[in-house]
Amino acid sequence: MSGTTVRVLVVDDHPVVRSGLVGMLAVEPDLDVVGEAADGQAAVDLAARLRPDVVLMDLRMPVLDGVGATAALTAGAPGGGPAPRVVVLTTYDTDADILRAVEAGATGYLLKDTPRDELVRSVRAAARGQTVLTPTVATRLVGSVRTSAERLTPREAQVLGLVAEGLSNAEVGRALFIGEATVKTHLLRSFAKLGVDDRTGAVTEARRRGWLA
Amino acid sequence: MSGTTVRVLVVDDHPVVRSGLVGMLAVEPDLDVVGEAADGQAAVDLAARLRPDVVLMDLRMPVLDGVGATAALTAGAPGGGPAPRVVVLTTYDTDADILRAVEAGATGYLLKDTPRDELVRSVRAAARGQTVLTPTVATRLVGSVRTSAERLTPREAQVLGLVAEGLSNAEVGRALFIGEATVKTHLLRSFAKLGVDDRTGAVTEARRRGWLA
DNA sequence: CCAGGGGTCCACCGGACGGTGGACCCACCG
DNA sequence: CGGTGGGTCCACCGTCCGGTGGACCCCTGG
Repeated sequence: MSGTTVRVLVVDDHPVVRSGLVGMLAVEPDLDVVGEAADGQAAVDLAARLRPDVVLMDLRMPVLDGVGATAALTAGAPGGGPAPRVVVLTTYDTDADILRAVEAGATGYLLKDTPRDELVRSVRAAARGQTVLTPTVATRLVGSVRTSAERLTPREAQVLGLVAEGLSNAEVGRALFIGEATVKTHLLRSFAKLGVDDRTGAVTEARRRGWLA
Repeated sequence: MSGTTVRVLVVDDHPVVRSGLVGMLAVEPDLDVVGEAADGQAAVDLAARLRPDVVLMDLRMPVLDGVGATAALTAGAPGGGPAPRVVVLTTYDTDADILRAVEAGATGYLLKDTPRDELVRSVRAAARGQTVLTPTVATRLVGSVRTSAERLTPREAQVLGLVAEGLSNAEVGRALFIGEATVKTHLLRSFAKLGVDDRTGAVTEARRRGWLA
């Protein structure tokens, strides 16, 4: 990082949120907002030019979402040089968002209801390479690690996804070129992993955990 | 309203969003942000004291949500006087949110991805009593009016809600003190109204339309 | 090598669900 | 007053789903 000031890039598709973040950070003398982007692709392009120390990134964005952009940024800058620290800043705290962001290489995960001073402190901490997590997120993260063996297999997720669309077992079978009995087996295994005992409960629970589109 | 300046109250539980809105509006000479609130109850209390012309209101908030606060505000100030115009400003654009907000008396409905200048114009228009709707919202609104005959009855919504929780027909029947056969009838009528033919599809479709919690 | 585990696949029952038909009550209206 | 319509309720079938048991394949490690 350049001297003692932290170079920050703000990425969010909502103008209101960008304005709020810039306003909150700009008054801090040691924080310097060097740019803004409205989608993930623009963020990656801008980061390559501006070389920020910290990227504040929303997850739900058009063109390229926050997870993809985070992965691209933490993979390393194309011209060499240090990769920026990515702090995810989102409204939601579902398991899937957290896991996907952390897997993509995010240094921090904050919710948008974070108060101003905590946000500022988090940006400074992230610049030093420290991991920053809101308590809610930390709890969910350890919870998901604890039950990590309970993830759905690709096939199970695929079947459950079609069931969520309202397809019957026979229809799912025809769609995937497998027998109806097989569809039922995948669903049963999904039920066990989700802790429910019927298809409707499975869909709502999977949706709650963010395992479904 | 007092002279030519518009008095605005900003209501959102996210500090970032409040900061962004204040920053966007404060630079306009004819707009005066007279206060901020972090939940619906605080908004109602503050509005009674500050007498704003326009209230920019989020929907998802603790204590008292945006719909309740909107209803309280548009019902009229306790000391008499004109009720403020409420402009709902939210992330989501589901039918239920729109309908509930409009029914509660909202003058406008904007999404948080609204660009800055459109937001400013909307606040001025709302102060004059004009209705402001984003195109997406307007489309959904006429769509929901068009299919207004297709709304679920209270009992049907109640049954479908329990089914969404994963309850079986028999369990729903016991919970509501009705026979299992009756539960099925309510579900079948729901299926017809939603254009689906099984419980899982009904739950996802109802959720998509915002007819479910 | 083969033993073990995870993932995917399938056949067979009992109970639950989707569908039809009809009853009752109440509000509205000619 | 009787008729009409909507909302809620229920009984009876045929079908589909939830549950058990077991097969196969691939990969990994002893």
